[in-house]
Amino acid sequence: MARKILCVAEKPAIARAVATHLSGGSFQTHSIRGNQYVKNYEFDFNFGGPWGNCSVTMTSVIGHLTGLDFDRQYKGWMSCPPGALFEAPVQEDVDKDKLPIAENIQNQARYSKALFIWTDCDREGEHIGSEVRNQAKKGNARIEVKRAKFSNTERAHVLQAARGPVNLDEYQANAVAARIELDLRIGAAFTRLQTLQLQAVAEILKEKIISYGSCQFPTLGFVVDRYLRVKNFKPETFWGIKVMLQREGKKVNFLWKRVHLFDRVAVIMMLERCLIAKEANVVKVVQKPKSKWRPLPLTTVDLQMMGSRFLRIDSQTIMKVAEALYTKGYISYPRTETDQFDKAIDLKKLVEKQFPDNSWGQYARELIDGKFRTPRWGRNNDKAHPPIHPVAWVSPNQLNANEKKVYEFVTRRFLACCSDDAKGQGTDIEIQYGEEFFHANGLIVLERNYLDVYVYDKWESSQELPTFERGETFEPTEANIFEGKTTAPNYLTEPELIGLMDANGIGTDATMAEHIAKIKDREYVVTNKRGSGRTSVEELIPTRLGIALVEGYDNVVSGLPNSISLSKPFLRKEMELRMLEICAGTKTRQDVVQQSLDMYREVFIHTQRRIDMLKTACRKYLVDDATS
DNA sequence: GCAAGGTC
Repeated sequence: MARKILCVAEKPAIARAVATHLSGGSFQTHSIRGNQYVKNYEFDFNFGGPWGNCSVTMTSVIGHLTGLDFDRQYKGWMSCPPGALFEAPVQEDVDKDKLPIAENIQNQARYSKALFIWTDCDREGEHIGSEVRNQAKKGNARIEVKRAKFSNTERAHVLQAARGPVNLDEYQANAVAARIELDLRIGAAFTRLQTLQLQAVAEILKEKIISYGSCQFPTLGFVVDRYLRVKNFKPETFWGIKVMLQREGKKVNFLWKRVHLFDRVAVIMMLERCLIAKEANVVKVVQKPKSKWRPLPLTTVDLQMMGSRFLRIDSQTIMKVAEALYTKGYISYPRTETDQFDKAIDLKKLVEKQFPDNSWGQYARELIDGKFRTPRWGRNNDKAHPPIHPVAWVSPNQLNANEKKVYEFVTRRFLACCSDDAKGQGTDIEIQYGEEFFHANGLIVLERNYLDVYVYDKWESSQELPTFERGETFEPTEANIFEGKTTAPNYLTEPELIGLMDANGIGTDATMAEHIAKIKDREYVVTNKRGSGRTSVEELIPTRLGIALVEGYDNVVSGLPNSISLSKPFLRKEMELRMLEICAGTKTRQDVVQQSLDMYREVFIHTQRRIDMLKTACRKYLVDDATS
């Protein structure tokens, strides 16, 4: 009887894909009791080396199996003071709806010699792997545990992963365990404290949950921050000099090197010196090739930002649609931070798959006929997933409207990455007029290249400039002073917010959209449509409650040394750094949990002590001011 | 009734 190996993936789609490759396409499918998504696939596979030919059961979980929660006696909101949640005992249990999946793993482990873990190759995947191991050991304490390391479900790569298993990375699993405990304790403690304290302040807060989370609050902070900058903005008048020349029937506007100044008298004096000089002198005529770079390989954050901007689909919807396209096998895994294509991926083969398309098939053909270029190399690599790209062609009539848009975007972006930069000829002319310098720039687009397929970028030829020669002089047709006013920044848009979250390490590519949805749901922010028609954008504006919370917390810590407001991303960033230390093996999980809890406990104590600051802010915006 | 992170 062949040895049996149990394989467990992070999600059903991966279990199926891996089973397909390992079995060569012939496997038996069995449903499990109690869950309609998880299946067991059975087949034989030769793992080579010490394992040899084995009978395999390939199955999956559906994300995390377990959740952490407080012991029963701490679950009631009145059961203890909120601060006690920093120490209250916690317990890890299999989620109720995951029990059949855990049981399936226990049962299958009973007859297996070894467990191969096929979770995603990232930090959370390592933790999910440890959850799977715990269940398997319950069924069979002596089962040997290995981990398959793979970052895409391309056939050769999967076979390689199966034949070269490694060990689970306990450090990474521990880092996630620390994160889970911290998020729970800190989130629950602050949420209970502020909800219980603030509900009584205003009528409209009576039934509300006023949640705190280490991600949702900094997200709110960004929105409020921008709102205050808009609100406190004072326009300033500026002045500048513009110079115009008519030559060869063309009007050339020269821009001032100083752009503009805030001192009118000074600008007038400068202009007068120009006028006295009468003649302007051409000091520079440069013709040089210009190029507009093709985009970088597509990451999740970029997909969400571009999606909001060009497809007019909000980031949460984008991710749902991308997930569906992935599950159906049309695009690669849509959650990735990587903007580098691994050298091992056969990009040309992927381009060829797009030949049948009516809109960009011809373009794909031209790439293969000689225009193909190796994509640019970005700076990020999560070592888990490749950039988002199409893996198979799909006819548009197989897709719904949103799927069509997202698939088209992913594909055009991919083809653009494999194209040459756009090329053009630029002309820079600089003149000296009196003591001031001015310049005019011209552009002729010579080769559009990637722009032909990547319709989201614009690069247009400017009006052609007349001929100038270095050293020549001319008398400008006009030289005037102009006046302008600085304008207020706009409210934050969703793509801008995602950019800020990304830059500050708030949330993951998969959860950023959820945090934004959460602060809308909690009524900390609302969205408003700016402009109309095709150019309209959704902007985020904090509610009175949102402003009150940020102002309240800023007041709670103001004047205190080393205390950073909860509305700022700093504390979360700190936590992230400590997780990295666990991964590196320089700190233990217990150290990090204790250290981080101490840090947040200090803020918590200040908040309790100065709770009136929070209450006052809420009263100010929700009671006194509520009618204005 | 609390969080954030997986995924359906």
